[in-house]
Amino acid sequence: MGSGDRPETVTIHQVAKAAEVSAATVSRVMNRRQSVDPVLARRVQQVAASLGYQPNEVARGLARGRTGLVAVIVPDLGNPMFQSVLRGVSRAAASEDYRVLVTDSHELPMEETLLARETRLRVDGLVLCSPRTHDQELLDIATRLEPFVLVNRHVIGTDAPAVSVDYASGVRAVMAHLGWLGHTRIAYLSGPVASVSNQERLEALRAATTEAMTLDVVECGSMHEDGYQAADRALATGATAVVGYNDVVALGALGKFHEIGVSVPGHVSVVGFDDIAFARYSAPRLTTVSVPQEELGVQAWHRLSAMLHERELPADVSFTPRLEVRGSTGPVAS
Amino acid sequence: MGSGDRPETVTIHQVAKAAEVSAATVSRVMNRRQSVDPVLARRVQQVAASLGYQPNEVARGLARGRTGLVAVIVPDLGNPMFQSVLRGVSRAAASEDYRVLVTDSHELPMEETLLARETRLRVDGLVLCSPRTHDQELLDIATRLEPFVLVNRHVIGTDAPAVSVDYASGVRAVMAHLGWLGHTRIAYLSGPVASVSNQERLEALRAATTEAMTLDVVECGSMHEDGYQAADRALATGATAVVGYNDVVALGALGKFHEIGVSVPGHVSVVGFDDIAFARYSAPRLTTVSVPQEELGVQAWHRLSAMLHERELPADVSFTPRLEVRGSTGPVAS
DNA sequence: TTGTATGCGTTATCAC
DNA sequence: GTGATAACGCATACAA
Repeated sequence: MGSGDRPETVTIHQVAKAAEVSAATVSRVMNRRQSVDPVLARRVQQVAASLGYQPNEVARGLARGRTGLVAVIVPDLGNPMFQSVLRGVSRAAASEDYRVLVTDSHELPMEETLLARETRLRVDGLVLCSPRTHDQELLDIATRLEPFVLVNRHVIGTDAPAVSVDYASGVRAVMAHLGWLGHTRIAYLSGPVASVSNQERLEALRAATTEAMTLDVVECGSMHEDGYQAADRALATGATAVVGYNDVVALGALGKFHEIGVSVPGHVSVVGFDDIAFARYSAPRLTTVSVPQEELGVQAWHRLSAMLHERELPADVSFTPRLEVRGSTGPVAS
Repeated sequence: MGSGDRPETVTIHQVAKAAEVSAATVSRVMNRRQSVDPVLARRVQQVAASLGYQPNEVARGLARGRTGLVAVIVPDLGNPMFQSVLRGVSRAAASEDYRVLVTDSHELPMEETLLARETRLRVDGLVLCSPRTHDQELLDIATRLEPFVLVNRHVIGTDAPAVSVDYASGVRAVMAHLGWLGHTRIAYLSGPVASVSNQERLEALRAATTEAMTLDVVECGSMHEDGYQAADRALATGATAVVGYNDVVALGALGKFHEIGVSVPGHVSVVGFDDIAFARYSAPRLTTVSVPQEELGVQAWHRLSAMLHERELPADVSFTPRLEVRGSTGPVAS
């Protein structure tokens, strides 16, 4: 029971006929319009329920000109950082009855643009999370993507709202911390070339490198494996402290160090970015620049929502991250 | 440039008028029907391009009766295991021009059903990943959810295809491994009560517990924090080996053990399930039951695709996991 | 090969 | 308050 034979698809008209009212009335009832006689409304609801009627969302979308869907586009869904942002958007959007479509661009800048455009046709708005697309290209397609909001990226020329993190500030905190611990030789595990955040961190790193210090940049990437592979090379630079592009690569490096018997932080200190959940449970626990990941998503939604409903747009926001000092950093070996 | 003024939304009719053909022809061209004069087709394409026309996917969905969208519903998007399944589905679906909507039920069985139904209205089919919903309830709404495929779950009474993992086999491998190492006191960090996989593992665990062994079940959950919290209690049972419901809780426990100075595997061995990427990079590296996560997603898609196109349905498949022995397990302390 | 007409399921604008 | 009716943008029989 419960299952059984059924009309393949029950439409608003079937309900209308069964309830002996017009389709318009059924529509009003389903949308909780107040302009319907309460008694009639109840009857319609019962009929609808008994028939198992559920409005076709696609048709609604067409008729109303909005789908109730937004999309979040991320470079790598496997990164807990982006998942948190996604969760933030999802939660916030859900509270306003919006659903979230997620699209993974797999760190491919070319595809990102295509995906964004294609996705935009199915949803009411976009959240572009750390987009890898060039400024110019983003500018070129901006109008076709609107409304959208940028996370971790600022593109001059568009009036798209942006929520971001002041990574430079985080970098300064890291360098101050490492300096205090006596480190003078730093290696940076560089992220994806197309990542603007990577550029940002790198530049801040360079700016914060004093004359008494050296900074070596090691090509890396954004995944575990990248950090694992780069760990050796980082060590070869003679660095006593390794700063990872993000927590994932930092943890990858941590894994390699453990494997080859390099003590952390005894022999080398390790720092990450983002403060993903896993960073708290590694051995040693990872010192990292903590960013309010979910809040980024929430704020992104607020702005997207404002655009969707033509409300006043909150100003761009930039979060100042906090250095979370844990076990993976220590004084330089004497 | 690139941006600038333009008709808010350009429809097929505008293209038709500009190209001096009928809307039907434009439609045919956009859908690459062969029955169009090549010369005409090119003209239409150029006009469409110059106007920046892009078909409204919502309208297409309504007209064709299919959206080109499928949804994956997971209990916890934060779990790398489900992300991998999701990725598998996404990749496979993309190759057939389907897009994937992802929905997180946040481990809430009640909401899962609602979400599934609501989501189903927007997509052509569903992948239910480790659904927490009761068998009966799932049966009740099965017809409203079809077509759908189950991952990590088998519901008798539905003819929904299922792709799953033989966790019992994995459990036996774990117990054999631990037995060989001399462990006789095992603690199991139990997962969400609604998780069928958890039941499966627990039962297999009990079945594999010989008279010479004891098995203590410690209430836990599915997140890092759960494992972290449960670690103490697991230790208090006197166990020399801790089996986590999944890798995430196992890593959480690992973190706690490290924090309180309990050596792994010296004092206690730890085992997980799934073999998420992080398991390879922890210290010590986590011994775990490795399941082909992405392949689960791929196989799920194959079945969903078959249903969508009314092709012959591949038989249900059950993967036999492989025990990945790494550093977190060792001989019992003598 | 191309155009015309109709339908997809709902919402919204009108009259009543 | 309620009911026809016209969009919404596109795809597709059917006709030409």
